[in-house]
Amino acid sequence: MQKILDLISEEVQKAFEAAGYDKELGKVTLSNRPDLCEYQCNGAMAGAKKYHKAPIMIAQEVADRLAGSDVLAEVSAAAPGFLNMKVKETFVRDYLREMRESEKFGLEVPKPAKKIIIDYGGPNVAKPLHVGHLRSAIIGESIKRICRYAGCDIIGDIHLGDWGLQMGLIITELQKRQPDLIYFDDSYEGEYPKEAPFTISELEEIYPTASAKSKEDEAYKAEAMEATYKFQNGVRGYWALGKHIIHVSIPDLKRNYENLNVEFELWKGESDVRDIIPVMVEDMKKGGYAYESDGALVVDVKEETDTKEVPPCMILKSDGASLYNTTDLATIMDRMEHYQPDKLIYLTDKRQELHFEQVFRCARKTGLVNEDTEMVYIGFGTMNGKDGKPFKTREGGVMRLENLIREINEEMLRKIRENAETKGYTVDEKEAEETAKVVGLAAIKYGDLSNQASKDYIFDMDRFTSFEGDTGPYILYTIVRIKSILSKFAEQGGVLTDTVIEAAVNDSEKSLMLEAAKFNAVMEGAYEEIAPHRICAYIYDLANAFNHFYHETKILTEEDMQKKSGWIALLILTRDILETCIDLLGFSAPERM
RNA sequence: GUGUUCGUAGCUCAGCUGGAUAGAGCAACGGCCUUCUAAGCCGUGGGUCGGGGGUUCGAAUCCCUUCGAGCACGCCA
Repeated sequence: MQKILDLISEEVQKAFEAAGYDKELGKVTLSNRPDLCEYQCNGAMAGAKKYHKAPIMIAQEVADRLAGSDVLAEVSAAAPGFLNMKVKETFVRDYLREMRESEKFGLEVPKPAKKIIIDYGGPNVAKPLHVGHLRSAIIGESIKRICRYAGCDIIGDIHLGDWGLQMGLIITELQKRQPDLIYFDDSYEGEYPKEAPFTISELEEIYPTASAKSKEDEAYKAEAMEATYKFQNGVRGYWALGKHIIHVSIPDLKRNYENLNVEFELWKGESDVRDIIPVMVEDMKKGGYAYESDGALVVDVKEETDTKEVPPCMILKSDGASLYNTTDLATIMDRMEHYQPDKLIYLTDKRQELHFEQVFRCARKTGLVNEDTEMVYIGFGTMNGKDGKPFKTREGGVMRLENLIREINEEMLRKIRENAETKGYTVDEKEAEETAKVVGLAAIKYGDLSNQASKDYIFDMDRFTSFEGDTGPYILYTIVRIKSILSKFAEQGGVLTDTVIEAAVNDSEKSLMLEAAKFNAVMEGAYEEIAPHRICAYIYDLANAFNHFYHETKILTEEDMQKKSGWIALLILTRDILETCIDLLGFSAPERM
C-alpha cells in the first residue's frame, strides 16, 4: 500500500506537470503550520530560479490546477510561495479502510534484507545481569522485532561471554575450595559427571570472591590466568568445568531475559568457536594478511580514505592467546558457514565502535564474509543516573538488573493500589501484581527506547515511575481506555467486526485519522534507520491524537449508528496500531490498569 | 596529541531530504470529573538553538573556525 504522503505528492506532481513545471517540485510534506493547513509543498520556491518566475505565481498556478481534486479539499498559495492544503475527508476515510483490510496496515518495505543475524545481549556467564546489560537487551530486542515485521528473516544471538578470565577465576577458586574434584586430576580419563559441582547461587558468590582475590594477590591471578589458558586450550577437566559453568548459567539468564520479554534464538558463546580459531588464524597467515608485530599477530586494516589512524587488528597476543578480536572474527566465520546471512548487526556499548570497525575491515579483507555481506554496527550510549554519571545504586555499587526491576515493580504496585483507593474500587491482588509488572516493563523500555540509541540517557527512577506525560504507562493507559470502550460497546450488543470507518465529522477525529495513516511511513523509516525511537515518537503522537478525540467525542452514547460504528472502527484501528507498535518495542498492554 | 560523538526552555529530550511563529514532557501557575478510566484534557509563562564567520531567497539543520563536555585510541572485553 502506498504511503499517504506519496499519494498526495502524486496528486500535486500531476498539477505541477500540467502547469508546465518539473513534476519533482511537487513533493509534499507534513505541514509545520498545523494552524494553516495539513500538508504543504515548497516546490514553487525551489522552482522560482529555474523558471524565472515569482514563486507565489507558480504556487497559484498549481493551486488552480488542483481545484476539483479527489484528494485535496483546500489548496491555497501563501507568500512567499508555499502551497498549503488539506485533504478530503473521504480520501482519508478510503485510505484507512484500505489500511484496515491490509496486512500490516499497508506496510510494504521495498527491500527487506533476506537473512540477518543480530548480536546483542552479550552477558558474561556466572555473573548476574546488571543495568549495563539493560540497553543492549531492550534495544536489540526491539530492532529484531522491527526487522522481522519489515519482512526480514532475522535471528538473535546472545553471544555469551564465556571465554575470558572470569572462567579461569571461577575454576581457580573452585580448586581452592574443592581440590579433590576429579576435574583437577590430570590422570583421570573417564567421563565427567553430568551434574555441575555447584549451583548458580554458588557461582554468583564464587566469582566476585575470586575476582576480589585476584586483584590483591598476584599469585592467585597468575593461577587464574593459567586456568584460563588451560580452559581455552581444551584441557579436559578445565573444559568440562567451563561447560558446567555455562550450562548452569544459561537457565538463570533465560529467566532474567524472560522477565524483560527478551528472547534469543541462538544461545551461542565465544567458546563455541574454539575449534575454528586455529583454522582461521592459519588461513590469515597463508593468505598473507596476518604478520607478526611486537610479538603479536596482526592484520593491517588501514584504508586509503582514512582520515584517522586505524590501528591494526590484533589476532593473537604475543603469548599466543586469543582475544576478543579473535573470537569475534571466528564467530563471523562460523555464522557465515552455518547461516549464510546477508547482513550482520552488532549492538554494543558505543565505546566498542573502533573495535568493530577493525573487526569488520579485517573480516572483509581476509574474505571471511562475502563481498555483499553487510556488517552494521550500532553503538548505544550509557545509561546514567540523575547526576549524569553512569548509573549506580544509592550505595554506589553496580545495580543488579533484578533489583532495578523489582524496585520499579514495587513502585508501580504501590501506585495501582493508591489509584484504586482514591477511586474507590477494590483490586484483585494477583491482578494488581501482574499489571504492575506489565506497566513497569513498559516504563523501563519506553523510557529507554524513546531516546536515540546512540545517545547517553538519564535513567531517573522517579521520573520513570511517575508515568505522566511522554511515558510508557501513558501509552498503555491510552490503549486501556480504548479497550474499555470497545468492551462496553460489545456489552451493548455491538459487533466489532461489523463496523466500518466513516469520513471524519470533526477536526480531532480527522487528526486522529491522519495520524493513524502515517503508520506505514513511520515503520519504514524505523526499519531503514534502525530507530525504535521513531516508533515511540509516533505512538506518543497517536495516543495524543486519540486522547484529544476522546475528550471531545462521546462515543457510546451516540445515537447516530453510522457515526458510532465509524468511531468504533477507528478505535479498533487505533488500538491495533498501538498494540502492534508496543509489541515491536517489546512490551504489552494490560486489559485494565 | 589524534579521532569521534555531542552542546536546543530551570530539568529530561524531539526537530524528517535546509523552509513560515524552534516543539514535547517534567517542574511552576490557572481551569475541566453526577456523563466511555482525571495515569487524562484545555490554557499561561519560560529559549541570543554554546560563541563567531560563511553558503542560501531562507540555517537549529550544510561548510569553516572557536569554546566546552563525553568517549575511544594493539596484547582487557
